Amino acid sequence: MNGKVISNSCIRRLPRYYRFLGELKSKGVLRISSGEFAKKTGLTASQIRQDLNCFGDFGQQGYGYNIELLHGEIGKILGLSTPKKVILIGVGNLGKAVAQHINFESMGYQLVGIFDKKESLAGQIIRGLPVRNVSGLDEFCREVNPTVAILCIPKDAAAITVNQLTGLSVKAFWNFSHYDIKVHNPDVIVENMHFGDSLMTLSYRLNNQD
Amino acid sequence: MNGKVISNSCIRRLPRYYRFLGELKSKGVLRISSGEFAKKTGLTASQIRQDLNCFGDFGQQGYGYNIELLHGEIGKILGLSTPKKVILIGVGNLGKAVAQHINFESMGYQLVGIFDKKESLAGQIIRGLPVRNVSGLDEFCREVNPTVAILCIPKDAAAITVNQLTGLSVKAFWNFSHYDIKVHNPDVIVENMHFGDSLMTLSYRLNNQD
DNA sequence: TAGATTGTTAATCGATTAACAATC
DNA sequence: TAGATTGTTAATCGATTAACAATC
Repeated sequence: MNGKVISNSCIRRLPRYYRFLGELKSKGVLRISSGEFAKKTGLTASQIRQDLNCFGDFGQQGYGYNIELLHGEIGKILGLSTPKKVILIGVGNLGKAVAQHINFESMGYQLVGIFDKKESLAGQIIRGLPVRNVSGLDEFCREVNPTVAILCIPKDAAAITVNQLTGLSVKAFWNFSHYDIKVHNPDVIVENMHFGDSLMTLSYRLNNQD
Repeated sequence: MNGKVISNSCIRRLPRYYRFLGELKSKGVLRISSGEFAKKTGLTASQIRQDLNCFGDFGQQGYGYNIELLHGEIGKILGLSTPKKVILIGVGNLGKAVAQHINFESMGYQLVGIFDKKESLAGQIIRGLPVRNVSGLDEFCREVNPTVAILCIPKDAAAITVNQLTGLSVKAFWNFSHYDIKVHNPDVIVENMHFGDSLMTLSYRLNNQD
C-alpha cells in the first residue's frame, strides 16, 4: 500500500493488468514500459502509472516494469493466492456451467459445496462434488465455513438465501440472480453478473450507434 | 432525446431502472417519485432525475413518474422491442447454458443460429436449434444477417472469429471469451462478460475489507 | 554522462450532488 | 391556493490526463 485511496475504477482495472501481464510473462517478455502497456491494454500510460502507484513503486525509471515481478505483485494485491472456500447454490443450466467452466483454483478459490433445493438432484456429481439439498446449508456452513457463495438461483429464492448465508460464514456473493443484494444488504461484498443488464446495454448501443 | 450527451454510467443504470420499474408495474404500483425510486434502487434522487432528463420529460411536477409509462419509455430507449438476430458460437458448458438460460425474447433478441467447430456436436438440438459447424458461418451470415454474436469460445479462437464476423453482418459482440475485442477492434460494439475479472475483483474486496 | 521512463504534482475533464425556481 | 416534486442550473467531488522533476 501507498496510503492512497483506491478508486473503484482502479480496482476494476487490476484484473485486466493481471491478465495481460500473465500473457506477456508466458510469452517470455521480461520488461514493459507504461507506454507500451497502455497500447496493449487500450488504456493510457498516465492511468497505468497512477494505478500502480496506489500500491507501491513497482517500476524503475529509465527501464519500465519487470513483468514477472509486477504480475506477482498484482496477484498479491488481488489476493489470488489466499485460499477462499466457495459454495454454489442452484444447479440449473447456468449453475452447472459455472461449476464446470470456471478455473477457480487459478484465483485461489476452492469449490467446496454445491446445493440445490430440488431433491431429485441430490447426489448427482458435478466437478467431483455431490449436489446437496439446501436443507443442509446451515450445518454445512457451520462445519466448513465457506466465505463466498455463488448464487445461481431465481430472484424469488435469493432474498431468503442471502439472509441465511450472511448469518453464517458467507461474506461475499458472486451473484447471477436478478436480486439486488446490495440494496437490501449494503454491508456485504457483492459482485453481480447481471446477464440481462448486460444484454440491455448492448441493445442500447446497437440502437444508438453513430 | 433531449440533446444531451449520455454518459456511460447513465447507460449502465438504465437496465436497472427498467428492471425495478417492471417489478413495480407487475405489483400494480402506478406512480413513484424520484425519492422513493432512489431508495428502492440504492441510487440518489438527483441522479435519477438527471439520468431520465437526458432522454425526455417523463415526470410531472408534484406527482412523480408514471411507472407504466416510464417503463415503456426506457424500454424504447434501450431498444428492447427492436428485433435483433443473434448467433451463438461455442457450445461448451457455458455456451449451452447461455443458450438455454437467457430470456432473449424479452429483450427483442432472437437466437437464430448456434455454431461450434467440433464436428461431433453438429446436429445436436439446443433450444430448438441445430448446432452447425463453424465452416458454414460465412454462408449463414450472408443469408440470415445476424447483427449480434455471442462468443463462448476460448481466447485463441476468438481473434479469427471476431475478424470473420465483423467482415460479415455482425455489429456487436456479447463476449464471454477472455479475448479483448475492443483493444484489437475499437469500432465494434462489445459487452464483456469476463467471469475471471469479476472473480478477481471479488477476491480483492475480500482481501481488503474494513 | 545521455536517454529513457518512472513517480508525482497540477490541470482538466466529467459525473454526482445540492439547491431551487418552475409547475403540476 | 398549498404541497409536492420535477427539471435544471450551480457547486462539489472524483477520476483522468498532462507535465515534469527525480532517477535509474
